[in-house]
Amino acid sequence: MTTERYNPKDVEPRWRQAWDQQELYRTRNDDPRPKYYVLEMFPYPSGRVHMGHVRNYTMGDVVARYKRARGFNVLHPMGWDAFGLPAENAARDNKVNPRDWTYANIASMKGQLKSMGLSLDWSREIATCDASYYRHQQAMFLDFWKAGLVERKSAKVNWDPVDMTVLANEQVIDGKGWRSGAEVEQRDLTQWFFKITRFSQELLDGLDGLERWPDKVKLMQRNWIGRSEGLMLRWALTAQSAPDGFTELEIYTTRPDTLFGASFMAVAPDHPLARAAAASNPALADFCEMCRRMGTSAAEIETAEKLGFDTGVRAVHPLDPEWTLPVYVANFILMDYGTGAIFGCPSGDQRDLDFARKYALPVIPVVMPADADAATFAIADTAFTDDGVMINSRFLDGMKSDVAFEAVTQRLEMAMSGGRPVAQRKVNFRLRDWLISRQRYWGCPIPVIHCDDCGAVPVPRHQLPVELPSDVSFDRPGNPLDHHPAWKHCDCPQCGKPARRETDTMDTFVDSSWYFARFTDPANESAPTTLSAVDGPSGWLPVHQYIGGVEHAILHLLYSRFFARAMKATGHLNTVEEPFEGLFTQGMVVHETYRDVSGAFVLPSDVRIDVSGPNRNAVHVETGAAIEIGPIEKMSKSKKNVVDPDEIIASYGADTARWFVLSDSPPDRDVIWTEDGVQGASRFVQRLWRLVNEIAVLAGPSLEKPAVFDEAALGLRRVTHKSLQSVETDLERLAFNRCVAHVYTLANQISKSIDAMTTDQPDADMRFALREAGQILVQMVAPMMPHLGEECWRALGCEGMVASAAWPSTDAALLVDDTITLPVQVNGKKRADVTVPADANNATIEASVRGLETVIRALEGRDIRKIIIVPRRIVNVVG
RNA sequence: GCGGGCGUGGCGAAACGGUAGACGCAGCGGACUCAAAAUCCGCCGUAGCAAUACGUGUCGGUUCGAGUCCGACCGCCCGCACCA
Repeated sequence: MTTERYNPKDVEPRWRQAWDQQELYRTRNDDPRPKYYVLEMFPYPSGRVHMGHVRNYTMGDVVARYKRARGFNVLHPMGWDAFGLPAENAARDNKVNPRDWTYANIASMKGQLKSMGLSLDWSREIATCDASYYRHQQAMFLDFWKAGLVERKSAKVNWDPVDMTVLANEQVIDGKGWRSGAEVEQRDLTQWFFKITRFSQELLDGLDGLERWPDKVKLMQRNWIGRSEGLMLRWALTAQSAPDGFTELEIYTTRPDTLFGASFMAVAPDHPLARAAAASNPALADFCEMCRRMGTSAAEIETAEKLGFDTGVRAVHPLDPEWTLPVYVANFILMDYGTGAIFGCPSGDQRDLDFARKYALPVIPVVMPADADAATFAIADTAFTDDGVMINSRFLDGMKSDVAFEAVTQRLEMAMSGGRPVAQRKVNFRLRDWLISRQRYWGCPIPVIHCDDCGAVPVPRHQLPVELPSDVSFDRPGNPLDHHPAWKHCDCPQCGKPARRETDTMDTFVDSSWYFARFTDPANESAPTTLSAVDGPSGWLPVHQYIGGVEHAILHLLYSRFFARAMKATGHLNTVEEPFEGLFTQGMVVHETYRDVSGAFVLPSDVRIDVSGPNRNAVHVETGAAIEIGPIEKMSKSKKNVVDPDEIIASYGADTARWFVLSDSPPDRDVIWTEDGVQGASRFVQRLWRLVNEIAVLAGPSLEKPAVFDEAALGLRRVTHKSLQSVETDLERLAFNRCVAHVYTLANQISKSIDAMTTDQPDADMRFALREAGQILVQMVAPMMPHLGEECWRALGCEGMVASAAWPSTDAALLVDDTITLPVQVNGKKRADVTVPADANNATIEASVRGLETVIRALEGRDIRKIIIVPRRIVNVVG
């Protein structure tokens, strides 16, 4: 029998058209079946789909197709995270309009995604740069503002004085703007913030309920939120040393137990006390200015020396009025954590110790390990930061750290000064409010008008959206909105006087913080969400399975959790606070790197690998020049180790690409793209096609289930149903690599069963078993390789399309064998096998084990002390 | 520095505390072919003719039994990073 080669170029477009014609993936909100919402993180429309997208969207598509087969009403939408800087860069560099550039990219990427055969509901497509989307974002901004969740306040930011824009930390290299090369300044600017810190505790507590999130991501968010319990503590300043208007200094500490080890106070360069002291002290003012200029890059902060300057101000120890300590300005104190001021305990904090050694301040050990000797315990170069036993601490001596914490805290809470307690317990968070202002053009305009009389005024609802002007030029540095007079100047909505629009746009992370909610009813023109569709009994949220890269572990995933709470508070969600019930973070696609003799990177498509035995040698396809094979790294344009999905789909078909990215590597780990691997995947596509056609001929049309099956047919049926069950389990766990293995196992078994047949016209029981195996094999494959699935489904003569077929059910009777073979261990080492009926009791098993020749030999004459039988697993003879 | 994860054949990997290496890739041998490709069959942790012994980074522990649990160490990866 000959079967034509499977040709994905013909087959794949045909089935995509058939799915489209039947609107198979169009989701209705009023469908009565149980809902399942699967979502992959939407892409930035950079212009080209890359292999990371292929892997991400294939995984989501497998889940969507599987859940559809299991009878769910599945929502699987796609959209575009379409605002952002690359569009502005392209506009400036290529003289194109950011909008035109973005929509052209969307069009080409949409075509690429469609060629992958994803079961997406394109009727719900949204682009965040579309006014039909961001008008609702502007409305929600105003709602958040009204609800007290928005604040305009001064913040310290990286300012590039040449490009005249704020820079993100990672865009500051060696203290200079990455593009202009200008020295970056720390500037206080008035900016818009979302008050995410309002929900610090809730965002922390909510993590406990996220059972289907990776622990790693939850941990990263916990650390980011950074809760700490401590004490706000007021220190009096001596009257003769304090600047005018200052009588005390309030600090935050998590270690009040170490208070008797204090040897100095330190405040941030921008602390009000530092500014006041600097006013009459030019040298101090210079020092503070120098601190402000300090680099903001991670490397600089890490290596920066601890520097301080004695203000001359003296503070009084709260537990000893006779004890005064110097107040320094220090470069390592952060103004925006705690109160921007600390007490330094050198023996218990490494930074304080470094500082004390530099400025010859006392180092008093106050905590020592429980087994140390108080008489000899001393601090050298390393502070003792653990809990332990108190020493040199008066009434605390001998207490453990936590007991001392309570003792000091209670005493200080009782102590009064100026009619108020000296100390108060305080929970502090590391989390900062979310700065959303960007001095960029290609973003969602902040819907605010500034009036000299009325201040910041919301744009009236009926004037929304505040649309971006399209006639902008990027000839001048800075924000084009800022020098677009017709757009910028307007009248105050309150008093009618001439006023100015806010020219900052929103951080693009705002756009992606609620798109998953918009997908539930993207056509609603009057409101961001439709309450009957967005969540609650008849709604979609939370997203049941969210899939994306781990790089968003904090940013996007934390912002979205904030947004859900803020949307609930402003009536845009009914009940949901956690937007993503299940989260899966997939690994990257990595590839070997290639360099020519000059060290320049070379594309994989320009390299040919010659294999001789264990050696692999690479040469340039055209020139034949030697190529050096480098380390395997994340696919990136700069290293040129990229493989274009379009080329793979053109030469092998989408199914091969999909099958490959699901195979071998666990989905949360990196997958190595290799030409061999792709060819292996492609070979399996062809093999499956041949196998299915063979089955179709041998099995014939479907027939009634025979009453009895011979051993061969029964064996095939057992493997079929066991494979099906394994695939179900592993699909639920998103263990796609294991699903692939189960598919191979079943395909191998079918081939073996066919090889073992003695006739081309098998009996009814084998025909039934073959057809059953073939159909189940195709249904197992179809979520992963949907085009091939359809073609095979038709080759088997099945009704309709496999994409709309119900998932087959397993026959429980076939999942257990009649007889089982148990390994027999003697003292933990495997010595034999024993085959017994599946329902054999322990006595029967013991009896057969005792008689085994190999067991007796392995015992070497010892008596059997006991026999451990783990049901259906193993027998261990202890002798 | 703090926090977390991971170390299994030539490679990607499997393995409710229960037969280590399923499944795939590469490789080797064979069949078919004038030949090649494709396909099919077989082998494929190490040593050994074999029986067998040894093998999951290292060292210890718990257990009838450890890749899996506990402790220490070595190595790699990731996240945060002057957070008081």
